[in-house]
Amino acid sequence: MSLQHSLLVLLAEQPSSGYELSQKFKSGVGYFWKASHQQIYTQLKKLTEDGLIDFEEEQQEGKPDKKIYKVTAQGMAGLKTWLSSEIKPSKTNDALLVMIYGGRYVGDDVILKEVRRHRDIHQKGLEKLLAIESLYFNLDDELKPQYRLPYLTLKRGIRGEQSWLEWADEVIAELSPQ
Amino acid sequence: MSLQHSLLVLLAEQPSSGYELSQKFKSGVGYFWKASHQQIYTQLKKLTEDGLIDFEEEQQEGKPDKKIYKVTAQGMAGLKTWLSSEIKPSKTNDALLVMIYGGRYVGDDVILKEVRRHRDIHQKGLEKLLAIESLYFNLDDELKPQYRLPYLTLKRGIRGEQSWLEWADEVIAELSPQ
DNA sequence: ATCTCCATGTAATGTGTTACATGATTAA
DNA sequence: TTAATCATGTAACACATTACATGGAGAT
Repeated sequence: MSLQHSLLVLLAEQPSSGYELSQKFKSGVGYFWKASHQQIYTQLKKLTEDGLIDFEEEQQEGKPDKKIYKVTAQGMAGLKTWLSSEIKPSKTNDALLVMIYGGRYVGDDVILKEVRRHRDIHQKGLEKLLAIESLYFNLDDELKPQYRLPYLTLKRGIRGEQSWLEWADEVIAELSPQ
Repeated sequence: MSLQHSLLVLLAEQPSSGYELSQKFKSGVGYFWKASHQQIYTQLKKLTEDGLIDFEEEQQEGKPDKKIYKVTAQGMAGLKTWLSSEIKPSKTNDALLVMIYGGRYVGDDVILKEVRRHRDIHQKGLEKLLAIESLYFNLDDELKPQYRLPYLTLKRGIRGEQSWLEWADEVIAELSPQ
């Protein structure tokens, strides 16, 4: 149930609407936690019912009203409890690896094509992360300490993608006809 | 729904019982696809209903009977179709990174402790994978081609864990008091 | 006695995905 | 006029987790 904790972390940083949160899940935390807007809205409802967050409505012209959610004292206490708890290592369910593992039932070319397609996606992912990293590097030295921890998570993403790409290149070399 | 495909791949390799499959998910494919025995039994039931697999009962002495499942012609066709299809890149939902990202609300020591705990788990994971790799290296050269594709998936696991550990060491260095 | 391994499953609950639904604004 | 962005949600379905349930064999 870490989607709730992800939401609490984001809202503790900055009160936001559901829509804004769903945008943040496409960047920032989104590099290690994915959530659709449907999930976000239902979890915001639950968190509100449980008193961990509350909201104020903000009128807007020409656009639907926003509900700006923020973490309550109770929510902050809950977040701190979670931050001090043991969490289960994440499990990886990677269908591409299942495909490669069972690749003997089709030609190498079929697997190769799909690995290449994924390679492109990961390459683009890496580029995005590196762009964010350079923003961090260009930050004033006074501001850097604030982003120290998020930067460590960004580094995980970068290293992860680099490692993935190195592996993919090996696979591509192995499966390519001579 | 790649659990079904994982099961088909494993059963295409070797007809097995639900219990045996659940053991395989603790090693082999288990390094990139996790499934509990409850999931496995329900999916085996569904796959049987859909005619993609069937089973024969094997009597055993002193132990409950085994249902040995095997892939049908229809199942094999379905597997090949899947192997030739585009699959969505896997999403990572990593609660430890959420924790680090939001770590400013607790002390560095709290986060450090949890990172160290995970480091140990990943270290052990890597050792297991390296042990399997050395089995592969010691294989007769005639047998190696058979394990070519599974070996590529093993390599992903090894590289992934190595990259994870390198990152964890950086995090530990960053969070450790001087 | 207690625990782990073998071997199978159901039931309840929790989480995630896909599809459906609405409606205004702005840019191509 | 088509698509994208802003903004919110519900409903149906698929998938995963936890708890419950049984029962013998063998080891400590």
